[in-house]
Amino acid sequence: MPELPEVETVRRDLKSCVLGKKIVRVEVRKGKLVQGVSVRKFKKYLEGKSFSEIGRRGKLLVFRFKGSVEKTLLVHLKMTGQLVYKSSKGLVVGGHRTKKLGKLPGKYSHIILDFEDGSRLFFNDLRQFGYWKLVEKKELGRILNGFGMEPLTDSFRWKDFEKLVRSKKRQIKAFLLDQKMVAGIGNIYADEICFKVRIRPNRKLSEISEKKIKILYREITNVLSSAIKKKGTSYGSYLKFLRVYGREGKKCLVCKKGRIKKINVAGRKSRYCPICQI
DNA sequence: CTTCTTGTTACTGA
DNA sequence: ATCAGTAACAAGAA
Repeated sequence: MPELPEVETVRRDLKSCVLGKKIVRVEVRKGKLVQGVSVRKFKKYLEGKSFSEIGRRGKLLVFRFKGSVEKTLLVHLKMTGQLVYKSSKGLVVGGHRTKKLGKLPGKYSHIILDFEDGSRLFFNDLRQFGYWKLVEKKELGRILNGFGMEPLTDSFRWKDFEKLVRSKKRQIKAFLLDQKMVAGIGNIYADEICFKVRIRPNRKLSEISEKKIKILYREITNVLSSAIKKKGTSYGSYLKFLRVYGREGKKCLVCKKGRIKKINVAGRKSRYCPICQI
C-alpha cells in the first residue's frame, strides 16, 4: 500500500526516467481510471507532450507538462496502483514484481504511455481504485490546498503543528490518517509513528502531554524520512524496520515482553504493544 | 459459496 | 462545527 515514502520513491525513480521524453502513444485499457476529461481528450492532450517536472503532495503525484500550463496530470495510486517504467532495453524501474503483476503489460496494466525512445510507462492497478486525472489550474489549486501540512518540508513547523493538534479532540490514529491534517501518512506509518511515540493509537489527542506532542512531531519526520531512505515498505527494505505493523500476536521487539495487539481504531486495524504504548 | 481485507471518500447521525 | 461510524469501490484470499 503506497504511502508518502513509497510515492516519494516512485517520484524520484520516475523523474530520472521520463522527464523530457516525448509521449508518442497513449493506451487506455480501463477508461474509468481516467478522470477530469474524456478518454479521447485525455489521449489527445498527452500525445506529443512531455513531462517537465514531477511533484508530490501527500500521496498524490503531480505531473507538469513542458510548455503547456493549462492542464496538470494528477496520479493517485490508492492501495494497489503501481507506476512501472520499462526502458527500450527491457530494464524495469519501480513497482514490485509478483506473479500477478509480473508481465508488462499484464492483466492489470490499465494505462500505458509509449515514449519516443521506445521506453514505456505502465500504470498497473489490481483493484482499480487509483486514477489519472487531468485538471485545470484552478482545480489544481483547490485540490492541493485541500491537503494539510506537508511533512519533510520547511512548512512543517512545530508551532503550526502544535496549534493544529491542540485544536483537535480526536484519537491520534484518526488524526494521523486524515490527509487534511498532515498529508501522506497511511495505516502502516501511522502505527509505526504511534509506536515510536509510545502512545496507543486510540488515545485522544487531548490526553497527550506537551512533551509527547513534541516527540510526535519529531517522529513523523523521522519515520517518514528513514522509510524514504529505504525506498519504502512495499517496494523497498523498510519492511525489516517495522515494529508493529503486520506483527500482531508476536513479541514486541523493544520490550521483548508485550504481544502486539490488533484493535479497530477509526475504522481501521491498528497494531500496538500494550506494554510500550500507553 | 460467504466473509474479510485494503485507503479514501461520501454520507449520516450524534 | 466536530467527530465517530459505515457503506462503497474491486478482487483476491481464506
